[in-house]
Amino acid sequence: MRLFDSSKRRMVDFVPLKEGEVRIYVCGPTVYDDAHLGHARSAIVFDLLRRTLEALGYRVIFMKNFTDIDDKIIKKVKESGRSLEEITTHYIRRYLEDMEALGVLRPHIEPKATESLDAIFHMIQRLLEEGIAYRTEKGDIYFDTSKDRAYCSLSHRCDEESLSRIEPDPLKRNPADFALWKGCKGEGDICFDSPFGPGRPGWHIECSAMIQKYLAYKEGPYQIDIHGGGADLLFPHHENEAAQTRSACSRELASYWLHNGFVTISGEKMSKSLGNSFFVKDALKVYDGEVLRFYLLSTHYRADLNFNEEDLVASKKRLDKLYRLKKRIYGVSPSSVNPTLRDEVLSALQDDLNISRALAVLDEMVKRGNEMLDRNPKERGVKRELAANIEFISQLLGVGGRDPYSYFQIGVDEESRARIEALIEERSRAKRERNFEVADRIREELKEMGIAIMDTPQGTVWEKI
RNA sequence: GGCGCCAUAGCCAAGUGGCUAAGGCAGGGGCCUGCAAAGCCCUGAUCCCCGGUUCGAAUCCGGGUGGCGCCUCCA
Repeated sequence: MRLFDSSKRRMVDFVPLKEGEVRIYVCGPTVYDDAHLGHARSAIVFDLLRRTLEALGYRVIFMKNFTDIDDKIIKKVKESGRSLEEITTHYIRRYLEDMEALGVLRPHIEPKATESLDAIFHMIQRLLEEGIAYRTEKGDIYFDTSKDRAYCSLSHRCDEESLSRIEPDPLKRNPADFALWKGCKGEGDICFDSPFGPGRPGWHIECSAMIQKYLAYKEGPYQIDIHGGGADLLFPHHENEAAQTRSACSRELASYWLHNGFVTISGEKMSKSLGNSFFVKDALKVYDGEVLRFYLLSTHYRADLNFNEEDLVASKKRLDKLYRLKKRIYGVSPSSVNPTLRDEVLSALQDDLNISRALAVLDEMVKRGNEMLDRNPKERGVKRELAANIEFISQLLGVGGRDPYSYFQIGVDEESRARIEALIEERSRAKRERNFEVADRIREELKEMGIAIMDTPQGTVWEKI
């Protein structure tokens, strides 16, 4: 497997720290609001990475955190009058629902920052002992970036010109220094007891501490294999994570750093501060989760994806074709996946998750499958292999695993269904009587209801348009 | 200002030194069909511009132009 490593800024061969096993950490959401499409994309691309590694035979341990203590959450607590726990529990549940709708496999480990305070204390303590962290008069504890020789080796973005943009803070020794612990601001602040007095952790420390606690190998130059997250986290978040672990544990956090591109709207990054966020829950009202997943998956993970409905529809049509093929082989039991298909898809994904190449192989399989079935519709061996191919694909990409008939009838209620089927029956009768005028009128009527029908040797089937 | 990324057909998008530049959507033509739909076949590219390196460049180098990101919370 080849991956683009952000730290080295080039493509590298992936070699796991322990043979046959891969440990991955991905930065999860701060749970103060619903997930938007950017969160969805990040989750989906790293889910693809996980599935690919699993398909290659690795035992994967996948971890994703919930940041459940943070300025924005506290702000929400104050505004809403609800408790911190109420809010974070709510948004964690919402996140998990969204992820499930998008076919994202549940991580093996899902720690929360507030449940990892012991590990956080421990790491801060170490940094204080080593003289790398310092306290300020306000009760905050900062990380002294000048004490870490390798600081900036990940993001390569800490030249003076850049750092001069950071708002100066007289309490900090260096501009890039960041808070490990924020002392309690008094009345109204949400604070935890700690060996350093009441307060709460800084944003970056939780990841380093939780990785060490839950996921890290105990020995070796690196703690875990892969650390992933959105490209906006590279600096300062990941740089700081790396610095903390390096300084507290005397080794590197991850041997590979991966970053996904943004979801943009009209070419601009989707973000809550820009107010152009598109929430997953809202998208799911209009588009099926699987279609959304397929769309977000179909652009290479490092490139930006400019969200628009036209491309999403094109993506849906591409997925439709897979499901139509699946209809044609309905009910047959799968034999074994075509080895060439398997190799080609996996070798594409092994090339830094080249999804475009993988999907081109998939399209080719669909086309050739249809062609073979056109020529010989009864060929059982072909059908069984196609069934196996589709099963393989659906495992790997997380799309195409559904019942093909229900896929085309998503969102149609029982009442409409009965009406549609009655109309189709009426039309079939008309057709038998060669009353094509009536038959065509019924087709039109169905079309107006948003239903397309198609006559097949097995009878008339319908799809929601 | 610093550090980066990107620019391939109407749209999305692979390809990063060498046969006719993948694939999908849309469009056009055909086969099939009572008519359709679906499916299949055929059909589309001065690879942003200008220089350079090379026998040969979308692909490498230099310079432009345009777009975007990080440096502040961010997936």
